[in-house]
Amino acid sequence: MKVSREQMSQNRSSILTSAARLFREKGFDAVSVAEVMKAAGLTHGGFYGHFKSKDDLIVQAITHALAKNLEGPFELDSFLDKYLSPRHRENAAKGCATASLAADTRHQSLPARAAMTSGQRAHIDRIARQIPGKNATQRRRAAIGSWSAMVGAIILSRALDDRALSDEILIQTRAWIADATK
Amino acid sequence: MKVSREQMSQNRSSILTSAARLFREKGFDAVSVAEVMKAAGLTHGGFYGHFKSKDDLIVQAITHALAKNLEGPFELDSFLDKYLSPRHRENAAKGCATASLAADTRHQSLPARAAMTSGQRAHIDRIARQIPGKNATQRRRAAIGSWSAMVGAIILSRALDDRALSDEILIQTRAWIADATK
DNA sequence: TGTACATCAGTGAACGCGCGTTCACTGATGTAC
DNA sequence: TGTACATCAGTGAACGCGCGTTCACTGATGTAC
Repeated sequence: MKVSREQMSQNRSSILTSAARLFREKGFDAVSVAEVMKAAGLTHGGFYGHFKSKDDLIVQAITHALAKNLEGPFELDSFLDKYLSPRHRENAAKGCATASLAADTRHQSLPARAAMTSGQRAHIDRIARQIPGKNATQRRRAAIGSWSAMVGAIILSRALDDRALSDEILIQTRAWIADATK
Repeated sequence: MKVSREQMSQNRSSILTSAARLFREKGFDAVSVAEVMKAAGLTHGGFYGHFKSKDDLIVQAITHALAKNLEGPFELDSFLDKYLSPRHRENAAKGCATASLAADTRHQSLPARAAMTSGQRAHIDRIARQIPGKNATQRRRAAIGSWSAMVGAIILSRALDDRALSDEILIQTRAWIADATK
């Protein structure tokens, strides 16, 4: 049955939010269109009224999730604490989309990679503006280096089944970045 | 038709090598059992004479690929140059299994994650033995921090479709690690 | 404001397809004599 | 060393299943009067 324009807009938003959450949690391939629609409280057939294809949904979900990552104030020390924490490691579904989706994006369509690219560019620029450093060149280097380390550490810590080693990776990377940006 | 014991052993090895290559190139889910067997010069039905399941193959392939990464001499500067190079970025199939498979391993079985864990432990220990640093504690911190940065940088560089930004991530991370381990 | 009806968002059965896995069969291997 | 035959690695058709996607249908929306 038809729904109001406002309801339709809410439904689209709900599909996108569900997709962004499920993709981060399980990866693009492991989440079906039907699963996303069910999570949004709809049935699978209506999906194609909102998105051209699953691929299209992936592109929109990447853009949506990366944009959310940019919201709010940014301060390096508190960002590092939150980012390299067991809590973030265990909550991929609500966490940083780069850490949960960047590796997967390599195997996706060109538009998906383009969405990831512009998100990364914005994120690196943002860190570079806030990180300590003598000049813009040094700040950019520190921003990219520490960002790579943060993303790598979370990915490694999530791949392991040994809590102690996983914790150690987060703690040591945290300390190493703090030393290097001092 | 039956083949000699030696031929069978070669076939198993060929399946494993093909799988390790294809998984690194495309990810676990995007590679079918039939595709691996074809790459090994066999037909798909024979697969289950060598491996219990695709999951079992994944575990063996992770172990195989990570063990290969540990071969040969290790020296930080030359390792960094090779690791954070466009050549490595573009050759995931023959490159570091951690960079291409760690993120994917998060969604795999417990045995697969266990195989990744022991590989990471060995790799971190190896870097810690060779990296400059005043004492064992500092060397371990530098090993984990720089390893996270290397893995993160390659993953990010591979996810992007913009050559310039991708190159910049490799170059800046390379320089940042060199500065931090000095 | 009230009514008649065209529009169209959402439903759920159905499609073709590729997947992991199974199995009856084939024929070269390798052992028993 | 030579022969007969039991073994078993590899083949390829077939299976059940879940996927992305399509489509005829439903019934509430929202517009024309």
